[in-house]
Amino acid sequence: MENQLTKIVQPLLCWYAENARALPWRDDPTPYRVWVSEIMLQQTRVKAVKPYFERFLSELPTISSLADAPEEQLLKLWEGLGYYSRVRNLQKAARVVMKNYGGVLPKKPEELLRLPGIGEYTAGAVASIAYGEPVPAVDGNVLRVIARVTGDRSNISETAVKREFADRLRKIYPKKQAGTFTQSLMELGATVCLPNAEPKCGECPLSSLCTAHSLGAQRELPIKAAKKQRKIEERTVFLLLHEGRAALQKRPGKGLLGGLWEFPNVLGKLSPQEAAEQLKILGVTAEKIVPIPPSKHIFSHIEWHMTNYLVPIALPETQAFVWAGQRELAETYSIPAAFGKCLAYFMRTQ
DNA sequence: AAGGCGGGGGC
DNA sequence: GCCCCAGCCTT
Repeated sequence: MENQLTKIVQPLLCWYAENARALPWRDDPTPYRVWVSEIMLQQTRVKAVKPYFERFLSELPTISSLADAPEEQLLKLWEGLGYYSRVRNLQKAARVVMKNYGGVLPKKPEELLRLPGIGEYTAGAVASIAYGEPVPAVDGNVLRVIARVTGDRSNISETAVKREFADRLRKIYPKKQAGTFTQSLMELGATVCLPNAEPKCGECPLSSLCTAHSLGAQRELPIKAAKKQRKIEERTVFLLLHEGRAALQKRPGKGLLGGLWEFPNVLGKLSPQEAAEQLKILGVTAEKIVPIPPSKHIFSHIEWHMTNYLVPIALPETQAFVWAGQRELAETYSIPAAFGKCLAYFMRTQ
């Protein structure tokens, strides 16, 4: 049987020529810029990435400068963007590119795939967009568009289904405008073939070929696995104050918020009395313990419910912390959004 | 195959 | 609240 997808190529390319958004990484699509943009865009909306992209490129304009950047600069450039292992892997990969590829990002997806932080999607995206290789890049947008166009009710959360979609696309990829085709599929998914809201089938260049549209089944597709529940974690956070500065500690390099800085905190919801005990254990002598408004932060898999205490101290007795003033907090240390309420409280009151 | 890993925007 | 985003890595 003939591939139903053959017919989408020309209409999509044509539509994209008229409707592509102007995006920073599209202006000058060098391999490095495309690469950085694709890493930033993993599970992250275009709107969120925009302010980070140009700043990152302007501070670290080359693969070489990225390879040599200090960790704190990297994390500060990524602060608030989330999934911080992305930027660590980006630098690891930059070092591999410097060492093994003479500073030139490879163009074949099989080689890109070996670099830290580059999976099937990103390998295809960089190869096609930056180098014109006729290989697919299947992200959430593409899965949705293809599932709807072909009326496919497979579970797109399954690896095998993603591979199957990629294989179908591989066969119809245009040799001439591969990068444009990659971007046109994603652009359609992002701006027309919408996930949550009602898709704009009236504006869609594929509506006449779309199985879901002909059945009125747009909202039922794609099919995905149900997501599991978040765990709630109680934490008690100490805003330790000394001479107008706040105590910070560095989180472990791996895992949640790896390598970022945080206000000292412990698991559990502690009363002021329990907090006093805990602070003694941490080697801190509190002058007083003042409750400040509690806060909540939602990660994809955990929910932090935070009990916050303001704790002035006369003398820093432990070396477990660094002491940061407003300026250092703003310019030097990368603080996760989870501590945003505490941070704002400090900035407001000091 | 499943779970860990951020944060925010839109309904 | 809930969804899901130009996903990848480890287990």
